[in-house]
Amino acid sequence: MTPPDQALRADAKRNRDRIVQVAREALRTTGDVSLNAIAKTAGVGSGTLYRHFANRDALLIEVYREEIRDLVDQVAPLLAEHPPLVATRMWFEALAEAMKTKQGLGDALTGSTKQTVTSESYGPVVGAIRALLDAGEATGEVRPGLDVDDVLLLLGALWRVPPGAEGDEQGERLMSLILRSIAA
Amino acid sequence: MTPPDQALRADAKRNRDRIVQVAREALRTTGDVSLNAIAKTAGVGSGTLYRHFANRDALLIEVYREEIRDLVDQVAPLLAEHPPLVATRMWFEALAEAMKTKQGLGDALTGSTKQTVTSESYGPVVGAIRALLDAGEATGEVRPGLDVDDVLLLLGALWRVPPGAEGDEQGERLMSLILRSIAA
DNA sequence: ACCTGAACACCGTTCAAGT
DNA sequence: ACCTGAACACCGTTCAAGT
Repeated sequence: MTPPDQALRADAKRNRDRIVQVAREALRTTGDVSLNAIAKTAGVGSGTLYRHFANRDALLIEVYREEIRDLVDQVAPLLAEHPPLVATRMWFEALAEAMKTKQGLGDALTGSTKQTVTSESYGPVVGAIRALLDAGEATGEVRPGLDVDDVLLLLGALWRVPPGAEGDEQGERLMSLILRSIAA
Repeated sequence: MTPPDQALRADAKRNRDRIVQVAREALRTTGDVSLNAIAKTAGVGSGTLYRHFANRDALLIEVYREEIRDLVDQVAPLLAEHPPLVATRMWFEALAEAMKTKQGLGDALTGSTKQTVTSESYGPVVGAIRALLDAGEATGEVRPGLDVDDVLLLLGALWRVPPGAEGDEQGERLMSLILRSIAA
């Protein structure tokens, strides 16, 4: 696993960037792209891909790093402009929407690979949820003592709704159920 | 896809049973067993496995058919002996426990392969949940108008808790959250 | 220091050939 | 009617050989 920027030889950095770019492009349409295929499209040897990314999840995280950061950065402005529970609902919706398009990231976040992911994406997302819950606790809208991992696990239901016309309604119903469960 | 019992040639039935038995055995310890490996251990050609089971999910369903039936059959006695919400909690716990050991079945139940599964396992499980919710509705303990698929999707959180010592506590916390969300 | 790409040990799936 | 098992088109991953 090479770091994103620091101290990479020029060709190494170029390869790394190409891999991420190709992967991002490929993942936009479907989740099942082989790492070999990504390497080939990026014009690098498969070993090069593995030199930069220890496994599929590591590549996923890198591909979506900025999107996750943008999402997490939304928490503060949302909390500034809305009551905690409203901000929470809005952010949860944004998270669910993001996870539905970003193939495999949701599982990487909730899944057993949590360790690898920790500092990169899991951490920030957990931090975002924590901030929302704390704000709700402070105003008494959210029941105190909630575990962030519990909430994250529940939220998984949101990005597992089958896609389609009825999916939106189911998403809204689930959101209500989840909010009810965490409300004071 | 051959049916389980009817009108199978003797050797065909023998092969089918062997495959299911070997698969059940293998799945007891781990979820990642290849279909080829199952066929080999069962002493049949890989084509034979595919003749009997169109895909992995079909085999999974068959392997766990009886366990699912037993689970579903528990609903009536539970409802007879406990208040609806208590019965619901107990059955949800049993379901979660079953899904944690029965590798891959949970995803097959909630996942996108829902169609294939419908009549076999998804149907009965949904029926069981429906019965529990209806009983709770009748006594006013459960809020009316709940969607079974919504509840099933929420329950998914229960069998996604990472295994380990803290897993039990997280399971209990999640159960409370879910019950709170469906209570009147 | 980094890259290449053949090679390894697998997958799931198919299908000609057999009985 | 059913079975076999080689064969196909892939996987993820490794590692000698190169620059």
